[in-house]
Amino acid sequence: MRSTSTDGDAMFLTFREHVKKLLTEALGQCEYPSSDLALTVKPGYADLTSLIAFKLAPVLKLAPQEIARNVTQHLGSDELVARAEASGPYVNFFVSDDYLRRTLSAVLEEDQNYGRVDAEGVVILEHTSANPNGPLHIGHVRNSVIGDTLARCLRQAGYRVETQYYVNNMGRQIALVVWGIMNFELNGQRKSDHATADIYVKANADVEVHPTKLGEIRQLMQRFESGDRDVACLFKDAVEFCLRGINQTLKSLHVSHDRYVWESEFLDDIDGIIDELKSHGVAESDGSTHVDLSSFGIGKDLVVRRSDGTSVYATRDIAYHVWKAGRCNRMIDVLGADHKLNALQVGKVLELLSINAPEVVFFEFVSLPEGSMSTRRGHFVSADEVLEKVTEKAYDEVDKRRPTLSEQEKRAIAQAVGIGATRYDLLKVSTDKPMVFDWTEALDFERQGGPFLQYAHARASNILKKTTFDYQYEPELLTDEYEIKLIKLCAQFPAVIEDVTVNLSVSVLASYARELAEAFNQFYRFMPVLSAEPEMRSARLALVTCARVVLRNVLNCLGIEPVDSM
RNA sequence: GGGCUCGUAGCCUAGUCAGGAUAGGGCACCGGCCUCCUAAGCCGGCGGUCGAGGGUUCAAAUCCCUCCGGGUCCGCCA
Repeated sequence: MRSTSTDGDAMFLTFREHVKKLLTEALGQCEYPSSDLALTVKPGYADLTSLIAFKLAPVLKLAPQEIARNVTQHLGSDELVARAEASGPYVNFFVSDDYLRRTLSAVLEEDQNYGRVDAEGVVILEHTSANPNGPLHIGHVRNSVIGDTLARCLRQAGYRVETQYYVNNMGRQIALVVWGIMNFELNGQRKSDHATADIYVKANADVEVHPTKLGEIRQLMQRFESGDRDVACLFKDAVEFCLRGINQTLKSLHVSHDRYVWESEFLDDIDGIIDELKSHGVAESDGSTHVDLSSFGIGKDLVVRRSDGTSVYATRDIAYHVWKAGRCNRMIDVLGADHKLNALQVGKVLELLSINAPEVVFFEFVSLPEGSMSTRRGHFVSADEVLEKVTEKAYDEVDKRRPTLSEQEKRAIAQAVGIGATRYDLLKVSTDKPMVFDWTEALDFERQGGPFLQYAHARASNILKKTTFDYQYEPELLTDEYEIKLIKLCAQFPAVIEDVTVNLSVSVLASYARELAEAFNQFYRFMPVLSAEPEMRSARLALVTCARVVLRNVLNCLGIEPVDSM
């Protein structure tokens, strides 16, 4: 069954375009001025609503109700827009049967590509970028999961995405690790990132008691920047050692980076950038070199080179962004909210260099009930620890519900469910909300969390594996409210993906996933599939197939494994 | 002290950028549903001065101002 659509397969977006066209035509016939169409979605009333009567009322000096009535009388319909009706001041639009039919065929045809919108070009998305001085903690994971999910959505939309991990390999923190490795014994039994943290905590404590040792740290940093090969090797080894462990954790979270970019690679670019800033007349020298950003409302000058001639983090970060900007159409960073000022400064300097500032997604901190986390003091809940406990809990749940499954199957499901629950918990909350990590909450699989979504997918899979669907079906048989609701939600998916990629907000995807799973569970409860009459059975099998495709695509975008059984 | 940000039922949270029809969910609590495709599910109930006070508007959780409370930033650190 091939789609005959010429408008693309994002049915809801196409429907919206049709509404715009019809509404604009109606305005012309009424001889009303063109205006903001003010389209909005308000489920329960209509598939799309225009508030245009409110907008025109003051201009026309007419009651909104009257305007809505007049507009509606002149509104035509087409193959996707079945009808429009005025409800008081609101102009409500309703989708046609053809809309539903085409949604089904679009999903079936597009399959894993369903959700694609016309997004083109290359996106470089930087996320995680944690200092390699210890394991990722639950706060870093919030960054990773947001970044990874955005990357997945951008890819689904049609972008070519390169994810990057910016490795801070030349700071004081890494120098402390290197110094620590030289002075303390590394525990070879521990996972490498945890062993690194042990050393880092010890080094910090030691330096605090013996401040004179700070000179050794400073010396290490200077030798590294001045190009000392032996020291560079020590730094490189220490960073790679820790990164191995971090990478392992990311992998188990279904997070991957296409490229690790080392901070030290940009040392050579710094002179050129500072020269260019001078030629713009904004860099002044009085020992150090600094940029006046007061015209951007930033009171303090940004130092771009120390008076001793060494580079600073900010300048290396600027160089990194200059490099990235030349290689992509969209440059996106996922950063903790504590980086807001830094990011603003980097962005403004880039603008001075005639380069667009990156789009930055900020997220607020994850803290512990007893306060904020600190790698330095060893106060943190590591991602590994969370995953281990959550997976263990998930195993208990599987074991309880599906005692007959093989050990291997139980383990696999527990792994998928544990990670899904963790990722979803971090994604569902708006990024500008601080979170408090709580073990009880993390281990309590909420009713409409990750497992809820996976369960809906598993149920769909379960129906489909009991039969074969031959793609012959009569879509007009699907008229029940639960069926219609499910189809309409399937139709929304590309619009949701577009929303995510435009606004860079992952929580809307999380909400959508929850609604879709809920709609499927309702359908599952009230609409028998396998036991239905042959024609109805085929039609519902088509819908189950569609729902499963969309559920699977949503779960993939969320980085949650769509399991077939749980 | 200044900047940024958050404050929605006992607890957690969507919606706020682009103001509009009964403020969506979840946890907890109460009551139903497994001779029926996996009950990690479905249905119903209880619970809201959208931090407080002003303002703008035909219309404010949403915009503006003040205040209160939490977070965070304000290094020639990274």
